Amino acid sequence: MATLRRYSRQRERIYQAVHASREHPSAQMVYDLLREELPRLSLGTVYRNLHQMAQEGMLQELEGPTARFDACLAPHAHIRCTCCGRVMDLSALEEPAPVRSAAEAGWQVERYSLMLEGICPACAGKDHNEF
Amino acid sequence: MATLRRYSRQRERIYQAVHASREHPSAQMVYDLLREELPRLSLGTVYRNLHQMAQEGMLQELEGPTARFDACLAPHAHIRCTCCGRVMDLSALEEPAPVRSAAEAGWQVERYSLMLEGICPACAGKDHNEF
DNA sequence: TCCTTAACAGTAATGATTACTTTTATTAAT
DNA sequence: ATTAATAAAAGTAATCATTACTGTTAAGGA
Repeated sequence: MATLRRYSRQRERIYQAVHASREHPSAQMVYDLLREELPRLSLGTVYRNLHQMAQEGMLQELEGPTARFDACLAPHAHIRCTCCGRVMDLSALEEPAPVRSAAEAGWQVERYSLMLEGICPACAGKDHNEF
Repeated sequence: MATLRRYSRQRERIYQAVHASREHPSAQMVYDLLREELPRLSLGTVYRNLHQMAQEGMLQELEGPTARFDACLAPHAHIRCTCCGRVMDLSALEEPAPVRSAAEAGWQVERYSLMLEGICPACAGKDHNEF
């Protein structure tokens, strides 16, 4: 009987790509990063593995128009630039109050995300997009 | 010269539908709610108006796989049931710390959302989905 | 009334994501 | 080593939410 193969080559590299990147990459970004090294990699494989790993708690998945992934599991917030799309980390040491109040109201809180939106210093610098 | 018609009949009813609902409706839900009353309403019109109103600050748009809208502008958090999809409010009186720290780092914070996920009391009761 | 134009309906197109079908490749037992 | 069993992959098709596009409608001012 075949045993679970937890770590296929592709899965391993997909995880490493997210872990190595500070960009909070999307599935497409991971795919693009790995195409050269793994020419036979398929986008579906990237999606499948990212979601599996998110479900297993190895990665966290960030909300937004397109999903982004983060290998850093320590609780922290994120901010996305509405101008260039960049996603950055913000430290968040203490748990927001609503997490506790949801639990007290009988919810089984599985995860939470604090996502900010705004204009990053770089984009604010070049005062407004010139396209 | 024609003046801005800020409040067309459709736009008016779309706003009211969101305002009247406690469901944090999606565009599709608003469309379904209004079809009977406005048989010629188009889904594109619903999307367009919801986004316009969100941009004008009349509504807030919630993150997630499909966008949900909320006419309550007071700062508060949301929790979505991973089982039934229901979205509920959570009060959040104080601003989370990362909002200030992003501003201090030079971001122009436009908005933020605290979104929780978990299993709602009702779903937890009927221990696990029977489909 | 006639002109201008915002907003509309209807539909086509896009983009992210998921599902499906076939192939590959790893493991375990023979 | 060969084979059988199966998890994971590739490749592709389908779905779903959303956006864009192309006329059409209709309200307000001249």
